[in-house]
Amino acid sequence: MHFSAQDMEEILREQIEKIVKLSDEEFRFTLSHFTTKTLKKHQYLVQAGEPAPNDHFVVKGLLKSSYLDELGKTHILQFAMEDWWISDPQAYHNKLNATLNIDCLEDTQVYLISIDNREKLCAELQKMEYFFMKKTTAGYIALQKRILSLMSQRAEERFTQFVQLYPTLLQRVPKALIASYLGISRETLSRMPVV
Amino acid sequence: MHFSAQDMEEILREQIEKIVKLSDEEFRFTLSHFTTKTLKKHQYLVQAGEPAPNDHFVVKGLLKSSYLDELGKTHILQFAMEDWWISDPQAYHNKLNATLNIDCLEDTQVYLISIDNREKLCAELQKMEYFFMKKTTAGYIALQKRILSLMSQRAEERFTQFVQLYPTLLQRVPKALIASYLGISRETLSRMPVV
DNA sequence: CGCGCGATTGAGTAATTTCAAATCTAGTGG
DNA sequence: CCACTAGATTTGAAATTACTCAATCGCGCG
Repeated sequence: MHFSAQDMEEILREQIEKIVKLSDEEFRFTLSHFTTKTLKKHQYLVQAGEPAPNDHFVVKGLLKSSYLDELGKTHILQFAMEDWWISDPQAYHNKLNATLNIDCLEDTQVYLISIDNREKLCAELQKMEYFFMKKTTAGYIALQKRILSLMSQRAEERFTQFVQLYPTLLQRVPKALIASYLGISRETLSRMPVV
Repeated sequence: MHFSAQDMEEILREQIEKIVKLSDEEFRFTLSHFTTKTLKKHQYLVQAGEPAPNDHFVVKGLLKSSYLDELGKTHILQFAMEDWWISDPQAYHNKLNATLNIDCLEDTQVYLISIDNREKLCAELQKMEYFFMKKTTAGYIALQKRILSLMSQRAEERFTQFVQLYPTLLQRVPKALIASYLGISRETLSRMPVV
C-alpha cells in the first residue's frame, strides 16, 4: 500500500496544523518548498560521507539513522515512522557531508525539504518558523531525556521504558536494532524477561 | 569581580551578534525582554518541583543543571559558563514545574527571559527568532553527539574527549561533578591515567 | 591544629559484553 | 507441500568494565 499525492498532502498538513493553523494558500505555499520521494526497504536516504541536504518527514514507512563507529559497531540514533522527521542534523544545518546513515526498514514515502528552502519558507511565513521551532525544541527535550535515561537507568529499565513509549516499534523493528538504539548488546536484550 | 549593567549588555549583544546583526534600537528592544540576576555560589536558579519560567544566559560564573533520580543519585545534564544558556527546557517551554535543579558552582550573573517574553520578542523581531532557532539547533546537534558518545565510548574515552572539548571546565569543576556529567562514578574517574 | 572537602586507593561485586554455538522462523524455489 | 536458507533470536560461559563500599590521603582555611 502506498499513498497518493493527495493523501500525502493531507498528512503533511495535519502534522503542521497540530502546531500552527494555515490557510489553504499558506499551505500551498508551504508545500511548494517540499518534494517527495519513495523508497524501498533497504534503500538509503542519507549515506555517511555524502551530502545530506534534506530534512525528511515520513508519510509512510519506517527508517533509522545510525552511526558507524571506529570499531565497526553501529549505533542507532533514531527511528522514524509515520509523522516523524529524520535527518542528519549536523550535515543538514551546516551543509556538511553526512556522518550518519539513514535507511529504510520498510518501504517508505517521505517529504523532503532542503535547508535553503526551509530558510526561505521560514523567512516568508513566520508561522512555519514557529512550527520548526516547536519541533526542534520538542526534539531537544526528548534528547535530554534520553541522555538521562542512558546515565541513570540500567539496560532493562531502558528497555521497559522503550516498550511503553514506543509499543509500535517493538512490533516493527528487529530486536537487535532496538538493542542498538538502547545502547546494549542484542544478547543482553535477548536475556531480558519478557514483558 | 562582577560586571556592571553596561558590561553585561555588551556581552549579551556580542553573543547575539555572533548570529544576527542588530541595530541599536533592535538591541534595546531585545534587551527590554530580559531581566538580570546575581547569585552566589551554592544558590539555586531552578529547583525541582517548582516553576522554572526562565531561560538563562550566563554573563559571568558557572552553573550546573542536574537530575536527582529515584535512587537518590544525581546526574549532571549540563554545565554552563560564560556565554552559555541554561534552563530546564521541558519546564520552560511547557510551563511545567521543574524536574531539574540548576545551581551555581561559582558566583554568577545571568540574564533571564521568560517564555512569554521570548515568544513576544520572536514574534516582533524575526531576527531573534532566527537567533533562538540557531541556538536550539546547535544544542540539538550537541545532544545527539553526547548520546553517541554515551553509547559508543567507554568511560575513559568520554573523559578524554571531555578534556579536549572543555579544558576550562576541567579546571573549574570538581572531578566528582565531571564524573557525574560523564555518567561514571567518581572512583572510576579517579583511576584514569592522568592526561 | 584540626576540620572538611575533594581526591585516591583497594578489594570485592555486579552488570554487561564478547565469542561461540545452537535454535527458531518465515519466505522461496522445486 | 517440503526442504532449504538467510535472518533473527536465544543460550552458555568466560572476560571485561565499571560500580560499590570502605578506608586513607592531602590540603587549604579558619
